[in-house]
Amino acid sequence: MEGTILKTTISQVHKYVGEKVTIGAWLANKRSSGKIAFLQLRDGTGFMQGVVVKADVDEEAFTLAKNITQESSLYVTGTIVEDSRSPFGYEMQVSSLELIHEAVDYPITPKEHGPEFLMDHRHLWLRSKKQHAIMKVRNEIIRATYEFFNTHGYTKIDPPILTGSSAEGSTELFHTKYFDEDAYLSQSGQLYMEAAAMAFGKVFSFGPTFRAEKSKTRRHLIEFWMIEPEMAFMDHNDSLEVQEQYVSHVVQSVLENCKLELQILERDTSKLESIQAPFPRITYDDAVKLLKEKGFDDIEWGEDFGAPHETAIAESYEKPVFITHYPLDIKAFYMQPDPERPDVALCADLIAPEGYGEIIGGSERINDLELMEQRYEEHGLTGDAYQWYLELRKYGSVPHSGFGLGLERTVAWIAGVEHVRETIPFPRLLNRLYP
RNA sequence: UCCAACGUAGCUCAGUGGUAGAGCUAUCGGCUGUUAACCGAUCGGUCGCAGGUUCGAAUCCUGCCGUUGGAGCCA
Repeated sequence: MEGTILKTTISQVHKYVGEKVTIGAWLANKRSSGKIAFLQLRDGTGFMQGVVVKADVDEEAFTLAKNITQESSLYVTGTIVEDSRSPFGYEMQVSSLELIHEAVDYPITPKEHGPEFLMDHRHLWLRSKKQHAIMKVRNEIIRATYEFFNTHGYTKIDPPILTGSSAEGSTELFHTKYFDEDAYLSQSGQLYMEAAAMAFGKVFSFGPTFRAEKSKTRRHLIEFWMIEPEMAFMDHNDSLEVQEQYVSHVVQSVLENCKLELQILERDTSKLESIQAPFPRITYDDAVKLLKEKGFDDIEWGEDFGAPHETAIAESYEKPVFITHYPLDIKAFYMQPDPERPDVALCADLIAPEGYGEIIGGSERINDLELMEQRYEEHGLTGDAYQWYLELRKYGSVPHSGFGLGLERTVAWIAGVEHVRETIPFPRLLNRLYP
């Protein structure tokens, strides 16, 4: 076939079997012998092997193929062939090579590395096959999130990131200056989303969240991304149904659209296939009993669960499990007390299976102005910074509920990754602000 | 902030009182189907820092710094 050679990407090569194409790529790795060289190519859309046979190319090209260094960039031209020996299914019989830029001493070699070294080279680590797969799963979760809420009548609303003061009072906030005033980075958009729900009915947000806690565990980031839906005219049980349908949709979308990525990540997909609504529910009361049966003697009614408790509860189920009706005293001021049990809140945490911990926290919100004012004071929240929030209960207050899903924990669970630092492109951790 | 483990070559590690080691990377050579390719050779060191014990310290002791995991907090 004569004429201009088509420039394409690895993700598209299945359309060009038997044809000669050019791909711009980086050299991920290379194996060579005297008369044949195997180039492991990546172009951002995927990974593919290029085969350079000495007898089929000119001497200069073969010398280049033998000497090219890891992560050098190049244009490779050749014929696409199907090959069952490749996990990808296709490879390129290379006819010519053009070096764009030679990489010298690429630090991340095809060998094991420690977490500190890899995190120091995060800007390069993102190129590796596993990290690439994780980011593709993250992207699919975000895509499926927009798809779910857009097809269920929700409007995306963006709450502010710079705020005047804390929403919940408990967690440590990042302080900054706002000209002459004090300001804080948002640790939750919830209060603003409640205002938005009163304007649009059903809303969701997706944005970054900041917690200045000195946490250093595999489940914590200083900066992370949350999805926060808020729904007018929905009670606690309505909200749980939204949550289990949403999470099921996300998991099934990843299974459908990220097959190769899950294979690269060696994820046991049988454990994901069963993630379909409805999810099991257990009350806080019963969870305490369950823990005592399991031999935990360090928990009493009224205390919050720690990570080991949550893991132990989750181990009793195949699917994510809702823990509902926590004691009012250990929950945020805006949560609606259960009318039948005023000492517990109409709230739930969703605990992911396989020890990944809490991925959702949600509740029905107080809609009565007097009760809200009372709870506001009981939590020692004074001043008029949130008068606007109380005003939502003054003008056509309605029952409403909402929840927040932590994106990185969800990615970690679905992708089967041990640590949340690998589920965000550039993690902000205790003692790590670079790269 | 607290608890625990660890800091030795560019990377991953072995060496627990007597001459500083291996694999990988890189470089050179060999090999026509490799899959973290393989085979041979070469290059590569302030044993985290400071002090102490000892004839002698990577190794034992003290302090500091750093890393990792966990607790608390939460998504």
